[in-house]
Amino acid sequence: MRKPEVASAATHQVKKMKKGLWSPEEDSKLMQYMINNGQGCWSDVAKNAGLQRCGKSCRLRWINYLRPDLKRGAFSPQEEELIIRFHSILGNRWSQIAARMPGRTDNEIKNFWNSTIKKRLKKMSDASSLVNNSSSSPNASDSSSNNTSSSLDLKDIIGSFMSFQEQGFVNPSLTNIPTSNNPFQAAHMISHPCHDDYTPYVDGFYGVNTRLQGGIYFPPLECEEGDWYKADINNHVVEMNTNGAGNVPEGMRMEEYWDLDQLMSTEVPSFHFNFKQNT
DNA sequence: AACGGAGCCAACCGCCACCTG
DNA sequence: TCAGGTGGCGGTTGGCTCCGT
Repeated sequence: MRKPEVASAATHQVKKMKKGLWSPEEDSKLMQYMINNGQGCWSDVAKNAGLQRCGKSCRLRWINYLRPDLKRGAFSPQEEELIIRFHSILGNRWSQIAARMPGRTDNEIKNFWNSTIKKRLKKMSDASSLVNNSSSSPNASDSSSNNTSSSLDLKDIIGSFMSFQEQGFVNPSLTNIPTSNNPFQAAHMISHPCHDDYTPYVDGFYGVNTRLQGGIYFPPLECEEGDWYKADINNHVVEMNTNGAGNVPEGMRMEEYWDLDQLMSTEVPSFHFNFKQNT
């Protein structure tokens, strides 16, 4: 937080805008103005509400703090999971993530990601190296590997999974996570609307089709059995096999093609990731 | 009780896109 | 077409709070 910076108008020819923390008086002025007049040009809002703030500052204060529809309070486990899921698809597009989480602001989600989840990813990253080291060690036994994995909680595993996805590879240690601890097995997946019978695994991870390697594969929304699209690490469509069904323009992003809102509203995610094999 | 480090989070900054004249 | 204004966004900062020593 920043110290309130009060500019002395009397000592300046040009009125200097105030910066820093908002006082309760300022909040109530802005709130009152917004309730009475609604949102207009933000520089006018600042002027007409009698605030020595720039329009941008007013906008931010309203959006992040004063807006009546804000939820406030800690993120629920369900929200955490949603954020992780959305982030895996949308990346750092916080406003888009926030738009899909009513009552939450982009700033809030960004802060939460940067403080809590990122930390968790790092923790998991370290932990999975341990798994990797122990399993690749000539002396490592199956049971030791299993023990390490089972000490990791589900969220950590998901976090690590997403982290590795972002980096464009799969840490081989993850493929050693016993099935019982693997969050991406069938129990956590539902099938694509067109594909109730999708092949559920590839080396312990959920995949569309075991024949397809070397990218992230996902099924078209309207498709026939065996159709797939391949996306690069930025989720851009780079390759497709649609058996003549409606093609997706090359370079289109996955989230532009899929109806994310519909996708995320399902009780269980219908992602079908398939990762390139480590060489 | 005092201190210091870590974490949290409100708010700023800089950039970009869009609109308007 | 261009320039200036505005809004929106993601990255970053830095002050406050909490917690351990």
